Parts: sequence; C-alpha cells; structure tokens
Amino acid sequence: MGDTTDDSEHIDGRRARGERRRAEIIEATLAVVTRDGAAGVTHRTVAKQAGTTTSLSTYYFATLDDLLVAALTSVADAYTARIRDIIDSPGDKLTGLAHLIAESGGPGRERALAERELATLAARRPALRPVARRWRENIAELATTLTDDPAAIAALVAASDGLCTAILLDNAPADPDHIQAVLRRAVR
Amino acid sequence: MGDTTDDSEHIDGRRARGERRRAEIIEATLAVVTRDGAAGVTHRTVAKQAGTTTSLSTYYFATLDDLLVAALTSVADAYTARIRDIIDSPGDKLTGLAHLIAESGGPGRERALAERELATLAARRPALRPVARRWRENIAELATTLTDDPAAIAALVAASDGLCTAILLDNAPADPDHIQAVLRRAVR
DNA sequence: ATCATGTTTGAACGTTAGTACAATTAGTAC
DNA sequence: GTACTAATTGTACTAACGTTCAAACATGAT
Repeated sequence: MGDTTDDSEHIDGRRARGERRRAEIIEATLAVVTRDGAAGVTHRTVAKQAGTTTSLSTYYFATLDDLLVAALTSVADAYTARIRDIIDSPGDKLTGLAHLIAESGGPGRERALAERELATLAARRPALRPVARRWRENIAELATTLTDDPAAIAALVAASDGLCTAILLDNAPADPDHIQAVLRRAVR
Repeated sequence: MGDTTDDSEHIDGRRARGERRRAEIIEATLAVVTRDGAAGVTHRTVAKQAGTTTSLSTYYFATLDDLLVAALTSVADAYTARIRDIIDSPGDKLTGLAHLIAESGGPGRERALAERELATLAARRPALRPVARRWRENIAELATTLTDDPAAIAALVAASDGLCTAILLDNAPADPDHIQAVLRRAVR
C-alpha cells in the first residue's frame, strides 16, 4: 500500500502529498460506509475518520457525490483485480470464484456490503453506472473462458450476483462447495 | 399505540380514517424512495409528498426507521402476492416468473428499484431482514413446484435476483424469452 | 350536549448537514 | 532571502434534519 515514488527524476512533493491525502480520504470513506452505510457518509464523518478537518475533505472532493464516486471506483477496482487474478491463475476458475463469493459471508462481508451499497447507489446516478457494471463484466469475462453460450454466461453472472445477495442477507458463513455447485449448474 | 385492544364489535370510524392515512403515508414514502432514493426519505419530504404535515408523519411512524420498515414491508407484500399468483395460476410458472422479472425493465422499473434500495437497507438493519428474505423464500416456493433438488432451487433464486440486478443496471427493456432461458437453465 | 379518544396542526427545540472563505502553513522556484 | 502555489485550518452561515409538545379539531359513545 505505501509505495513512494521517490525514485522519479523530479517530482513535486506537494503533489505526492496531496495524492496520498486523497487516498486516505477515500479509505476513510470506505470505512464509514462499512460502519454506518452510505447514508453515514458526510464530509464531517469522513474527515473525522481520516483524522483531518471537514474543509480538507471538501478541498479534495468538492461535493459528496465526487467522494462517493471515488470510493465506489476504488472498491470496484479492488474487487475487479481479484477476479482478474482468478482468470489468470492456472487452477479451476469456478472454484476460485466460489471462494471469492464465499468471502462475502466471512471477513469480507463488510467489504461486500459496502460494494453492494454503493452499487445500489449507482442505479440512480448514471455517473456511477459504468463502474458498477464492471464487476459483472469481469465475471462475464471469466465465463467466456468456460463456455461460448451467451445464455450460460448470463446465467453465471446472475448466479454470482444472486448468491452474493443470499449470503449477505443470511449473514452466515457460506459453503464454497454449495456455491460452486450452483455456479457449475449455471454454465453447464 | 392502540392495537386491537377493543373486544367489542362496533367499528370505530376514526380507526378506519387513521389506517387510510397510514397507508397514504406509506405510499408517499415509496414515491419518495422512487424519486430520490432511500436517502431522500425524511419526515418532511414524506409529509410534503403526502400533502400533510411533518408532525403527522411522526404521529403514525414515531421514528424514520418505523417508516422505512413499513414501506419495505408494503412493497415486499405486493411483490410476494404477484409471485403467489404465478404459483397458483395454471400456466407455465417459469414463463410467468420471467415476465414478472422482465417488468423491472419496463414500467415496473421504479418499483423494482425502490424494492432493491430497501432490500439493501435491510442488510444493515436486522429488523428489516426477515421482510427482505420473504421475496427469496417465495421464489424458492415456486421452485419447489418444479424440482426437489435443493441446488436447483438455490440456483433459481440466485438467478432471479441476479437477472433483476442486470436489468436495473442496464436500464433497458428486458427480453422475457432470454430471462426464461436463463431461469430454465437453473432448474434444469 | 358532554365526554372521551383518536387525529391533525403549527411552532419550536437542539443538532447536524453542506458549503464557503479568509487566514495560515509548508514546500518549491528564483 | 522573496514570491508563488498547494495544502490545511478554523470559523461561520444557512438550510434541513428528527423529534417534541401543547393546543385544536373531529368523531363516535353516553
């Protein structure tokens, strides 16, 4: 997380510090979403979480919307990277996906919850829609390595999403084998 | 609040009026959720939408949470009734379900959006969780008329949920035939 | 008519929100 | 050093929030 680009020829130190602050504020935003939900995100709560002042939050993110967009983008990027890892790894892809989904029931629950909350937000704000769609597109990309049937691809995406919902709603540890069975049924 | 503490048979007209008001406020709440999202729900916005005063909203729903619970329950009840109709009707059940889901992309989009928003809210408030779960349980009930395989039932529920997400996110009219194909793949 | 009870209102309380802005600090270039 | 710019702070304003409350109203029961 903390890599500093000090090896570069001539970097404006102020800019580097600014971008670090920016990242800190985004991280604080996600922490707030995780703890209190998207409704709990205000410049004040985020600033307090980040250990700075309210005005600094507005300095980097002029409006609350900017802040939420940045936060959603960040969390979506992280999740996307996980899926990409599964696609690129040599093992069975459905097994990997099943374990990733199962994380929503364990320690990754709050992260998954945050993403879901922000995705719901996206349904109403067109600016956030492409970001929210990326998760689905990546699952679809994974599916194309398994089948060519468009219906099967759609089925896998839908099943992944629905399974995630079920896990979050049940609030119980999920069984990767069961998840995998449902997924496998979709692409079969 | 007075419940059915009165054992006598006479009808109190005031009670009927009160329950009508209550229903109006719930309807207004759903209208607000539809227009501005769950974040836009305040006693003031709801009251204005219902054409009454702020205090009347708090009179019927002491806290904002009560209001949201009532609204979510109401919309879940309506959707549940639709699924029950499909279960009880003689025609092909997956065709009926597919058309119901497809409505999320047409005129029923805002209604579906409201339900989804409230369901997301449920993930963080345990009080709302049972209500949110009912939708899934009814789909499962429909599935039991088609198969005994638990994995197939879970697959149908997950697929229905995921398809709904896709439709809402794509914001395009949905093709019932395509939906049906995905659903049929789940229970096959 | 009188009473009791449910309904409705308007105003007010204290709190917190978004936002703006002048002032201050800190780093960079000259 | 001075000048410039980005980063940061403290403060203040307005608007809206949830909630409370005493009073007024409406209506069915007696």
